Amino acid sequence: MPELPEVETTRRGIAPHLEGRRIVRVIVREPRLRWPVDPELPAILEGQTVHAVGRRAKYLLLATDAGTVLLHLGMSGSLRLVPAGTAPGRHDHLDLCLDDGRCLRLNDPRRFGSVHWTGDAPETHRLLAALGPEPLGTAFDGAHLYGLSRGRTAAVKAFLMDSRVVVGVGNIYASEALFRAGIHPRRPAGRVGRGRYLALADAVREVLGEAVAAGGTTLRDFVDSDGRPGYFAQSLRVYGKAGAPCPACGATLRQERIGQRATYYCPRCQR
DNA sequence: ACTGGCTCCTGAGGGC
DNA sequence: TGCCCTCAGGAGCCAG
Repeated sequence: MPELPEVETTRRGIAPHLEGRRIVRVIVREPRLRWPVDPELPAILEGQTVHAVGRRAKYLLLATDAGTVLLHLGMSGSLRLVPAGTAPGRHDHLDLCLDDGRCLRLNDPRRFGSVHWTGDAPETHRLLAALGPEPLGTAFDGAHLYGLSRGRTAAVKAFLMDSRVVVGVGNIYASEALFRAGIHPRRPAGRVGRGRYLALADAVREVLGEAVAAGGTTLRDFVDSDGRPGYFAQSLRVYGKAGAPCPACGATLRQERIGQRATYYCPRCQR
C-alpha cells in the first residue's frame, strides 16, 4: 500500500503516458470506493485532455482544461496502464481510456482509495485545503515542526503523521524517521526540543528522498505502473523488525501500538 | 483546539 | 482443508 514515495513513483511512471493524451472513455465498474464515485464523472471527463499529472500529499492530480481529477490510492490501490480491451480482474474498479489505445486502470482490493473531480483550483478542494506542507518542499523544516508542536501532548509519532502538520509521512516512514533522529515515538510532541526537531525534519527528508529514489518500498501488494517492485524495503532499519538487533547499538528492537498503528523503535537509541 | 478512537474493506497468515 | 482470529502501508470524522 502506498506511502508518499510509492505515490510519487506511480506519478512518475504514469505521467509520460498520460500527459497530452485525451480521455476517450471512462469505465466505472465499482463506484463504492471510500467515497462514491460521482456518476457524472464519465460524462465530465470524456473528451478532456490530461495536461499534467501532479501530486499533493498522497493525492495524484490529473489536470485538464475543465478541472482536475483527485485520485487517492488508499491502503491497497495501484495504477497500471493496460491495452484497451484487456479483461478486467478482481478489484479493477475504474478505467480511464486514452486516445492511444491504452487505459489507466485502478485496482484497489480494500477500496479505501477515492476518485474526485473538481472544476476549481484543486488546492481549494475540501480534502486538500487544510493540508500541511510537502515534506520535500521548502516550507517544511524543523522550525515548522517546533512551532506547531508547542503545548501538544500527543505522541510525536502521531503528530508527525498528522496531515495538517506535514503530509506524506505514513506509518512506515514515521518509524524510520524517528529512529534516524533518535527520538522515542511515544514522547509528547511538545516535549521535543528545537534542535531535535531540526534533526527530525532532516530525517524525514532523508528517508522519503531515499525511498523515492529507490522507487518506493515493497510490502505485500505494491507494484509501480510497470508492475515492478520498489527497492526501499531492504533499506528499512526498524519497520517490521521487532526482536531483531538495532542496526546502530544492537539492543533488541521493539514493537508497540501508538494510535492503533504498529510502531517500531530502539529502546536504547530513541529517547 | 486537541486527543484518542472508530470506521470503511479485502486478503494474508497463524493457530487449532 | 476449514474456520476463526488478528493484522495490514490511510485518513476523514466524531465525541469528549
